[in-house]
Amino acid sequence: MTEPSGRPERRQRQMAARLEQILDAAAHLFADRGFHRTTTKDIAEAADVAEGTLYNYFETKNDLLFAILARLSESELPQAGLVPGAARPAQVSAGDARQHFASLLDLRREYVNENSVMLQAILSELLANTELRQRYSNQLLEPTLIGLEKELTLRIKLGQLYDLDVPATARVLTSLWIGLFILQLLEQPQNQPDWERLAQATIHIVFDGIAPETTMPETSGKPGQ
Amino acid sequence: MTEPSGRPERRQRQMAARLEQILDAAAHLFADRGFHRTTTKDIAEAADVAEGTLYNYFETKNDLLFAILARLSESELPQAGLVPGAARPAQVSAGDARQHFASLLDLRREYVNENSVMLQAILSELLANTELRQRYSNQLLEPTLIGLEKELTLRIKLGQLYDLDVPATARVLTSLWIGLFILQLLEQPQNQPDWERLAQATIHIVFDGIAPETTMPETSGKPGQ
Amino acid sequence: MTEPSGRPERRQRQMAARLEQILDAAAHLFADRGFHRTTTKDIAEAADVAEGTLYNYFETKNDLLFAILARLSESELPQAGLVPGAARPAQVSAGDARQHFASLLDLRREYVNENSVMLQAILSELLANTELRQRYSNQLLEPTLIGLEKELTLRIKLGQLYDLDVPATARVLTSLWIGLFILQLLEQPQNQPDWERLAQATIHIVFDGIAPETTMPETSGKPGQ
Amino acid sequence: MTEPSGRPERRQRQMAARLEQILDAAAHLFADRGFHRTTTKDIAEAADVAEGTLYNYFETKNDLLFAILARLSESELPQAGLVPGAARPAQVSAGDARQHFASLLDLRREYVNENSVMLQAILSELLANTELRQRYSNQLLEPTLIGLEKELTLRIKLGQLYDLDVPATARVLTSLWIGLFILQLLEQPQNQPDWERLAQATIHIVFDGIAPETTMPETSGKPGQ
DNA sequence: AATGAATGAGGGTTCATTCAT
DNA sequence: CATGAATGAACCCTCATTCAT
Repeated sequence: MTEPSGRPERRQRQMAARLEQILDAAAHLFADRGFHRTTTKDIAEAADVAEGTLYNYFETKNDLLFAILARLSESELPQAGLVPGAARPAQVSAGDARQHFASLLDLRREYVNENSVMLQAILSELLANTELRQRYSNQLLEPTLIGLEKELTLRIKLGQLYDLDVPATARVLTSLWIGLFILQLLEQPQNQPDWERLAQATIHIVFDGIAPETTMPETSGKPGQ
Repeated sequence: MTEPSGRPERRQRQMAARLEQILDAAAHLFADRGFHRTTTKDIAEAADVAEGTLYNYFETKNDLLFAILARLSESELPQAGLVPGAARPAQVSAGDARQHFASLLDLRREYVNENSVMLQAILSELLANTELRQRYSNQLLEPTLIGLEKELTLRIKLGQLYDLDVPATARVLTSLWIGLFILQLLEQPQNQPDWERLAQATIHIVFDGIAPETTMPETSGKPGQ
Repeated sequence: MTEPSGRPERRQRQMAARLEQILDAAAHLFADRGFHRTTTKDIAEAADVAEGTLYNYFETKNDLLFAILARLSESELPQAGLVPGAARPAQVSAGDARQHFASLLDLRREYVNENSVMLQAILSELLANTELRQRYSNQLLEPTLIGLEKELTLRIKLGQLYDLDVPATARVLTSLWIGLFILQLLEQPQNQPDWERLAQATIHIVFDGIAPETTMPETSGKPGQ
Repeated sequence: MTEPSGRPERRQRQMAARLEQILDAAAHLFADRGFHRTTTKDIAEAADVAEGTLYNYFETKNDLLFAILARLSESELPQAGLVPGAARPAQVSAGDARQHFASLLDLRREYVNENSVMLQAILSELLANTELRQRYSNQLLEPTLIGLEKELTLRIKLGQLYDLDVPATARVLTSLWIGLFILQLLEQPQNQPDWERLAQATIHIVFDGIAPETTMPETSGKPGQ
């Protein structure tokens, strides 16, 4: 009864903000202790609302998880395209392939950094929850895979890449993304090489492989560690 | 003359079998619906024992999870060595590197296949459970990483590999394993290329990279699939 | 401007009432069948609330017991002082000692009557539960003992009592209280003399002893403390 | 099948010993942590037998408690008579009353000391368990009360005691015993006066009362029952 | 008679959800 | 729409008792 019920905009903005608040709080808690160990009470407290309020925004605790996942799907990467370069094929050049891949790696890295909380929250549950997996995992994977496949196809056509098995390669590369992300979560931070070195090693592998081009004489410089 | 020191053989065997029974049942259920959605009642029913019986074998439900992880750690791969070839350096030759890597991939694949239920059961919880992660994740990762690092170092010395950043590379390769495993869990089976193609693509990437060797004129032959 | 700082009065009153409800129900059940034979379900039913509601008021079933004990400690007797007469020493006279003791006995009797349910509930657990005993038994005993000691000291100074061993006597008298209470709990009601007779006999013993004074002159040394 | 089944005596002795073992273990544990907090497993371990063995000796855990109580009833005091002096009335003399009471107090003290573990174990349960109370409490109280009543009656006849209300007085005195016992259990040991002082104070109260005989010559009518 | 693993009913407690305010 | 106490199903675990060995 503060307002004479007019000004619905403010309300709407308030509610939108509140929703963000809740999603953020939930994502952080989920990432920190997992979905099941997080109680609605925890979430309410972290979001500074009453427990009942959660249920004005989400039907169930599960829906909260779905909303987090949905938000991830809407997030930068998929839209912007996993492969921004693809939009500007003109610029593509031989030298670019490597550089492009590098910047792509950083792009992903950025995305992951920004969303790591959400990703971690979701990933665990995706692995554990068959139903969730069936319903949603492709929403996360498909854009990446399809984008990557397109990109690969294009560059193959341009002669920048071997004529490789596109679907398989896309998956191998995606596995690399995923694996790098998970490894960073799993390994004790003090044991991890910093990201720069990982990125270098990744690029080196993906482009040069790990073995001297034996097959051929290979003079190529070796990237010392 | 303290005691005959051993309880009846039969009993012991029965109990060992029962323990397997329980671990298997639990692992399957954990993999299927996740740790938290699996109740002790579920496990007992699946293992065909009374609920109380579980607690003759494990102190808590959590310990059951730990036991699964422990069993994974004792499982083939780490012991046999991640890198069987390392034991026979004599045989190592240039051509071997690639072949060796391939068989190593298959070895891992086998390991993963045999333990996929357990791995899946654990992995989700590792991501969600900080405590579990701190206590145990290294038990799974370290052997792999260390073995791989040794292997890489050796082969570098033999001139089979570039002089690459060993720790970083070991992690990138491990990320690949992990990523491939997870991707297979996440993607709908019908969308997945079969394993053979994935393995090929992986080897191709790791050894040849995806770009023609060149860094230079696009001329190089493409290793078509 | 932090908060209006108070939740609706009504709510608060309701909750306070509910808390009483629960405490009373629990005390009765504890007294009737003992702490351990009373289930939280029993308590909830007797208090006409859901089982979960108990846990909005008490962290554990044990805390319920502690709360009962705490309430006993806050109850009339200790505060009002075990020895109301002590406040009015002026009135104290020789004849008063006996009369005072009698009214004191009745006072205690009243207290015990009003709290017998709680006392019984607690006492059994005090005997059985070392931890509870260490934490709380003195809260019940000390006030009684100290009050009694003060009273005795005072009256000795006034020449109303022998120069007796104050701490020991205080304990003997307190033992009498306790013993009378317990005996009434233990003995079949139909076998018990009514309270009036017990009180009379008590007073008689405490003041006159059971033997005619006879035997000897008072020469018998008084056991100073 | 060691023995040809002859020599049942040894067996019997063994079993009797085992039974003692179990009763002792149980009583100690009950006294230490209470009946309900003691598990059959605890008892078995303490008695150094298997859990199942308990059930060859007692039908239920409750029966174990009953057996402890039964053993208490058979114990010295009741048999020897609460009032050994009563058997030798010849010796009774005026001076003896006091002395006799003193030795009686010590007798009880001894009894309590020897059985305190059992008594504590039982008492708590007697207070908590209505059924147990109804079935057995009189087994403990009655002998004491009846013996005491007889004693009092006798000594009254002998003119050693006032013509007091025998049943009431018997109960008051018994309350004293009980109270002293319980107080010693409840109060922190370091706060307790030693037993000698308590005994002195008790005798003093019971015989001389706490007030100087002031009030008067013995003319005061004796409060007959 | 002794053993100790198996049993499963029942316990205390948690927590997603509801609903009166 | 916000609140937070109330709810009760469901959980993990305990433990007295049974029974095959």
